[in-house]
Amino acid sequence: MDAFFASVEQVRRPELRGRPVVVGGEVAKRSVVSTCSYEARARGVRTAMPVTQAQRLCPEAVFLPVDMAAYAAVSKRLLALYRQFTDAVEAVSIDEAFLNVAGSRRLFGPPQAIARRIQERVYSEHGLTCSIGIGPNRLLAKLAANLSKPGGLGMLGKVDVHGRLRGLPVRELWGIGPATEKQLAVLGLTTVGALQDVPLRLLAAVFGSGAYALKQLAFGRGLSSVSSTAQLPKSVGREVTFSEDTSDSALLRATLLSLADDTVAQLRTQGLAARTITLKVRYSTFHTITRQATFARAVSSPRAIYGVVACLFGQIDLGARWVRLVGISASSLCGNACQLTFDDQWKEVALAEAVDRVRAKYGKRALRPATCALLPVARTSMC
DNA sequence: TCTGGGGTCCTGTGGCTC
DNA sequence: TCTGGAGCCACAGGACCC
Repeated sequence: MDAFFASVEQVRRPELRGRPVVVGGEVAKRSVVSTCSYEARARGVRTAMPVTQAQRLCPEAVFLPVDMAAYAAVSKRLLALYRQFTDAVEAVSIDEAFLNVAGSRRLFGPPQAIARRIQERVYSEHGLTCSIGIGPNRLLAKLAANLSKPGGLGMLGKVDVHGRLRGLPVRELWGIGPATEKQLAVLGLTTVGALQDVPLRLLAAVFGSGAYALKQLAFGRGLSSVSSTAQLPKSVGREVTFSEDTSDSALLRATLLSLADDTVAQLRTQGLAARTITLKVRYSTFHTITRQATFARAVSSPRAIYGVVACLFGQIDLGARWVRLVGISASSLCGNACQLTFDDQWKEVALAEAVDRVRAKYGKRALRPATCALLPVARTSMC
């Protein structure tokens, strides 16, 4: 999808069409741009840019908060639309999907015809535009889609690997980010063609075992199969950046309790339990540390998870450092069925289930741990 | 000057067991 | 009894994606 969040907002509020729209966190807080409309991009606003900077660049833009529930609902309807063309649909993110249309040609025609029909229906039924890339594997299809944004239809075949691909910046390849781009630049490798030509042993001297994977990327190989089976999440977590750095231990612990509560709520909503809990702390210097602990068995109770978080936090010597962000992540997940319940835990399980029922009826914030009263009003308004 | 939040995946290291 | 290697796992950090 093109500028997905911003486009959904423009469909919901037609008065925003043709205007610069920036979707992101609150302007007053330390937040960044999630997505912006192409009108805002023309003014220099970009994804991941601090909202304050976006405001300076484009003060007349309409700044909106992220409404993930609304975007997820549209995303779900779009996936249903794609499945009318093929069963092999792999959702990669909220606004991207891979479709294997090899088995759909007899019914719908060649891939180009299928792509055009999907674009027409996405626009006529949802008022949104999308860019579609066609390729022999996911890597080339993704690249073709990126090159044809917005609203285009692109194709990249194996023959293009030795043609069009060579002139592209390495950063266009899926998997090469700022860090790898910088390392490649030191070697003088700024284009895909240069990466194709460089001897593997030279690349290996810098990237070690990752050199081969880089070569594969440069030749458009990999990411071939489209998996349409839904996967269990690998991790679930919550993190928050404070509006001002803090060294207040009570505030930090109350925030961690709130995050643990949110994490547990999500685990329980999805019927999951976790064995591994990771605590993340980012200092005011942006230096980030993680500490993790693994249970002998999977758990999903707030007390168990906050207990280990508090223990991990207690092991960190903050010294004179100030904290910018704290986060919690639960991983090594399995279904709730794998969670053993001992006799002495039945009360806690019953309590958690009762809390689930209250929240299902009155909203996620209807019940909160009492210690969350230490948090600023915005986080505790429904305590 | 300012740098979010939700994730996945990979790598290096060290401990443990066989 | 000691030692070294292989394999596995946990942990910490980093890169990358949207």
